[in-house]
Amino acid sequence: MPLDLPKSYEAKTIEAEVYQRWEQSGCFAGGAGKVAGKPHYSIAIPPPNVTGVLHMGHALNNTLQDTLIRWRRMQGYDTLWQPGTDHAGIATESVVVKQIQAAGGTRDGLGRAEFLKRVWAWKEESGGIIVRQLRKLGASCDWSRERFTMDEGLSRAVRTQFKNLFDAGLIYKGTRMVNWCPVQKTALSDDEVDYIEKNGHLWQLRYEIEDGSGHIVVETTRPETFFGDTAVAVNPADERYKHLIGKRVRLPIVGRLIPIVGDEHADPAKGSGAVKITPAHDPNDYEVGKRHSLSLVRCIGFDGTMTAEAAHFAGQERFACRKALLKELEASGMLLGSTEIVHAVGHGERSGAPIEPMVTEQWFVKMGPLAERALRETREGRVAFHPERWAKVYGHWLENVKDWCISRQIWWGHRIPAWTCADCGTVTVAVDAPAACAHCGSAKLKQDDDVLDTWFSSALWPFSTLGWPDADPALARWFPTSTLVTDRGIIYFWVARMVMASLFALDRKPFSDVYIHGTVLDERGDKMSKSKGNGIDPLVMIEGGTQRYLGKDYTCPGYGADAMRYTLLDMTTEGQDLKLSPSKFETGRNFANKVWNAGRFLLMNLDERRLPAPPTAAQVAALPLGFPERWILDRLQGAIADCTAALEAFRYNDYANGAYRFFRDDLCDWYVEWAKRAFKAGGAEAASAAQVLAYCFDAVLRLLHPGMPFITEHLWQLLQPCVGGTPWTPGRFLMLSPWPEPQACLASAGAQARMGGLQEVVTAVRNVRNLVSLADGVALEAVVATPDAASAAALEQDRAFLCDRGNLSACTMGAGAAKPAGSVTTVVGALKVHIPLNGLVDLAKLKDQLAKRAATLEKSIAGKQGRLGNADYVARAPAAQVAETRELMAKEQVELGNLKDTLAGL
RNA sequence: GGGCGAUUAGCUCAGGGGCCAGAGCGCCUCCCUUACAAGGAGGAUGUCGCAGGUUCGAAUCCUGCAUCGCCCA
Repeated sequence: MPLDLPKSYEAKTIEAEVYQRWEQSGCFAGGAGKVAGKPHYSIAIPPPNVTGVLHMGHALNNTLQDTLIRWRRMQGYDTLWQPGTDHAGIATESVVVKQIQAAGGTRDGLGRAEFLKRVWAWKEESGGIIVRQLRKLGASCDWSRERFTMDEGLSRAVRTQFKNLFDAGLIYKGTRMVNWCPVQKTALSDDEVDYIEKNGHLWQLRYEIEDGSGHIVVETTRPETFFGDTAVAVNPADERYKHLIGKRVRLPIVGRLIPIVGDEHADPAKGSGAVKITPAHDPNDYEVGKRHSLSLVRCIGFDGTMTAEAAHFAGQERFACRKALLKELEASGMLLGSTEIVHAVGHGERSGAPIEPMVTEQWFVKMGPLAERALRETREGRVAFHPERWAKVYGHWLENVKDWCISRQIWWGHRIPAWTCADCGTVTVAVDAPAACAHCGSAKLKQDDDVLDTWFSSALWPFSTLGWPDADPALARWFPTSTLVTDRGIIYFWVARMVMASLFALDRKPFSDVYIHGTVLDERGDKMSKSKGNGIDPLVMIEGGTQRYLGKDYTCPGYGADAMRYTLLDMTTEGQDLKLSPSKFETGRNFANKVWNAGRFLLMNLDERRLPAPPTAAQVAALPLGFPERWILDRLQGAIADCTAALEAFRYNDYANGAYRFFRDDLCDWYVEWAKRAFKAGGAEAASAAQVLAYCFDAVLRLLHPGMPFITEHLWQLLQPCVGGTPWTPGRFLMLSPWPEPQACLASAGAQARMGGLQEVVTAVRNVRNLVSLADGVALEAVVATPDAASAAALEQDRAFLCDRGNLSACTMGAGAAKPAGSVTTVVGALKVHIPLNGLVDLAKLKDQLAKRAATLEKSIAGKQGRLGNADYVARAPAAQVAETRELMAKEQVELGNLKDTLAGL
């Protein structure tokens, strides 16, 4: 019942129904709407954490993906948008640990099996909220294929990749210095550590030389580690200390003797030039220690408290120990002083706790050979980044990457598929639990306690979700995926590792294009985050509600998903960050409402003039069309070309703007207004306008659909009865309808210039009407003086259009037509437009405008004259350029002449 | 310390050698005209961060500087 459409767009009542119809009709299924012979186009969703809730970053990321996949689906590609979630090892484990603690229990108290049961129970109950929230956005994922990184299939993929890497010598177990998080009590990879600038001190400690010949001063930011010192290093070239190499110093408090060694690591220019060496707690010292065969003394334990090595400080928390220790050293004269410094301190990115470098036994991936192949993928153009510059960031990381620590000392995750034999002590790596040791046949096997870094499984996502390692038909059909859409923050964590994993597992890249979008910022330019309270909740924008934003409560009535999506697309420019505020979403709300109301008008009129079938391009072209019809159809061809080119180039704002400009500026403001006249007149003209509008409306709904899926689908369904169909016919969806292509038969050469000229005259008339404070409804008369008879005759053709759009009761035109008495004159290029106003007039404003225009033109003409008077310009600039300048200048001179005449006559 | 990005209208941003530098929001004037006041019509608004350079020609390319932001060490 189109005639009953509400006056304002009410997204809430429409979106849920539309989504349900799509889902029930299988519109999201891989390959829906595909055209035989078209290639595949697939996207693997960046799997959100199963613990997560939708934030604006997700909204942006998924809007961009949905726009691409909907567009390609309409183009007939064999599409798949593969959804799913990530088990987020550390984050999920800590959520459940906290719950257990709140209930008075502990993780270890429960034991591994029971703990994992609890995590699964939590996941089933409250995990994956985000996947339901994505539907509210309109995400057209194939939900029947939803995957979770801990699914059996994906877990087998993880074990298979592990075993294959192990067999290839690319995974090894070793004792190394790693980043240890004392809060989460696990090792972290280098990428999970954030270095934060902190104010600190460089403390000067005095170590007595064993033979009583004096002392040496060492400087350190971490005095509490001295309990673990096993040497003092000086630069072998440092004249001050050369003679001390080989002697020993006595550590304060503990009294242990340690050697002075010569090592390049000691920088003579830095501080005293002597450094204490703590191989168990500093990565550089660890290297020094290896060079000099120093022993490892662990003075800080895995929980961040001091060990028995720390004498009477044992059991103290490391930073508490520092404080107490400094006092004691000062009292004993061992602390000479300190200088204030700013230094970068590593913190666990999730826990926020200062990292403790620790030497532990861990599993590593040998990155060198994998990284080299991944680098070739971008260098040789098989994987392209958009914007391109991110390829450099990716390359730089791969060139410098160190071996990847993949073992984590937590329970939630993929348990490392390695079993140690109690009898022969060797390790058996296998995809499935082995019954016997591969080396001695013993059945006394114990699986490694550690689990794998979550990113190890994420790295397999583009193919593990498609069934790898099995020969799944989905893998053959949709792999490699086409486009990966993500944030720059995980180029290392995820993008690079996917490329490495995919090349190793399948010998093929995981995707062809990587689109890196901007980061969502608040209106002050700060990154949105939960802790800062500056996040804008996408669901509040969509469905309405009240939220806290920048310290104030903000209420949104709910603009709908299309409005939010449109705003995000409009603001997405070449990877620039998006500075958002709640009011920004009004842009989309306003446009969605405009689309709605234009639809309402068109549906009312088309309903009265029903067509037996949707008009084809050829049918429309064959109609007896007037100039405005030819023009709007020509503009449509341009909009189709622009939108398509924009999407091909990942230029989302150009896509959004292209569709917007055609819809609002061309269709609504000019053609629909003109067509009202035809509808009033009825007859053949109305019938023709109805067909043109039905055609344009259908096409523009298609153009808008990838960005604004709900409203366009809903209106398109309502349009169907007007073109010989019924709404919601099974299998008939805008979503699965073809993306428009420019039609040569609807192009109209010169249409733009002709209409442009008319629009200028109409605007000039409206301007005069406005200047004299007449309402738009007051009809005027106009006499247009043209430079010659030919242009008068040309203009004559468009008299009806000028009169209608300019609200002119009469309009005459002639070469040099005389100015009627009592009229004012305005200038439109080569034309003078005389408008009789019989004294109503205060012309000061018009005079100002014309004078200003004249001044602008004079400046512009002077510039061109200067250029044309320059022999170098005429000789060296392209001939077409010079000719164009001459032409433009001539035009400007004609207009300026008109303006001068007119001003003189006022 | 190194790398990258940004700096254009009051605000948010397009424009990446050649028309008189654009859009949305905001602002001013008029209009509740039978699609839409979440709207329509009209209008005003710019040292294109600064300084050099290349070029017939620079907001646009190069160099340096400043400020802000992100990443790496």
